Amino acid sequence: MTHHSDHRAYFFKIDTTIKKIRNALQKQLTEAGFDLTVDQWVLIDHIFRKQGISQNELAEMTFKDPPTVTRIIDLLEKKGLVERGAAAGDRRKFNLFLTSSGETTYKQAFPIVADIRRKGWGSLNDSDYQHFVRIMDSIYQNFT
Amino acid sequence: MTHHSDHRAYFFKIDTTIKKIRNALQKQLTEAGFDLTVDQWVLIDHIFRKQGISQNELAEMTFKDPPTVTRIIDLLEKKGLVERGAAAGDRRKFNLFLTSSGETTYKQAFPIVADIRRKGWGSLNDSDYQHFVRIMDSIYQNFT
DNA sequence: ATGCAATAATTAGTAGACGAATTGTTGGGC
DNA sequence: GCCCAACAATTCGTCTACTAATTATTGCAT
Repeated sequence: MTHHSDHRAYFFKIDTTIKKIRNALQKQLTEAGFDLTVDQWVLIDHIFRKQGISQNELAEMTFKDPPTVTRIIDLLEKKGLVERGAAAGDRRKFNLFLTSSGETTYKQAFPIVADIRRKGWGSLNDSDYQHFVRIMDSIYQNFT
Repeated sequence: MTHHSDHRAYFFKIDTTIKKIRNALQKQLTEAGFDLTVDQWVLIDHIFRKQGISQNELAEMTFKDPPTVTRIIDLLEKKGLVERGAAAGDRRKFNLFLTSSGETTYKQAFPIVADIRRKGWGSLNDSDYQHFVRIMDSIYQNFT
């Protein structure tokens, strides 16, 4: 197997793997009774870790577009999990916070997410992780 | 770095990498004047390789849902790139074919896609590819 | 042969991705 | 002080993902 004949498949493999992880995570969240999508979880996680983050910061950190972040935050606000607070000194911005209901949800959902992560990584080890990071970063950089 | 402290990030890394590849490919296709999305390309590629494939087969092979395939094929049919032919002996099915315009498009777009693939893989080698496949397959299997 | 479960495709509804354009707002240069 | 480029967020339009439900058809079992 030369990589010329076969690495055609790397896009496909990454694509199917991420889908599988997303599906597994979504399924667990839904079965555990959470009304949360994977992407909604990702934003909640970031807001918990950086209280008061702005939407643009959030977009950068999660590699989502600003309009996408707007829509997800809209949904989370409707569900009462996130609040948009006025940003001191800049009326264009919002500072995002979890409501107490949002924090509760975060703390309850976290173990489920952690389990899925552990399950996915399985018995792969540190050396595997280093290969993984090196290869992914390399592909990423090749497009930057 | 123990993997316990850090492999939390693998979902994120896969997610951002696949986004980057998709964006690069989409950009190249668009700049080259093709009215094609990445997913539309993927279906065309499969139909070219297996003329007469059914929509369900296509869904399985690409890991897309049947409704998604229906919609993408609708679009490709409207653009005159794909034809739905009646399947002999089963009126529920369609056999999918590229039109001559579809074949032309395929052959013109292929080099662009191949370039992007090469660019993404860069100077990674066969050994890297083997690690990559092993790790991705392992994660995939851990959810199966 | 009839009935019924499985199958192929579609429709409908919600969510997310992305690009382009828009609305306010801010701050630097003059 | 005023203009204008940059910025934060939003709106709009198109496309894809996934679930659930529906339609039409098929084939197996009795």
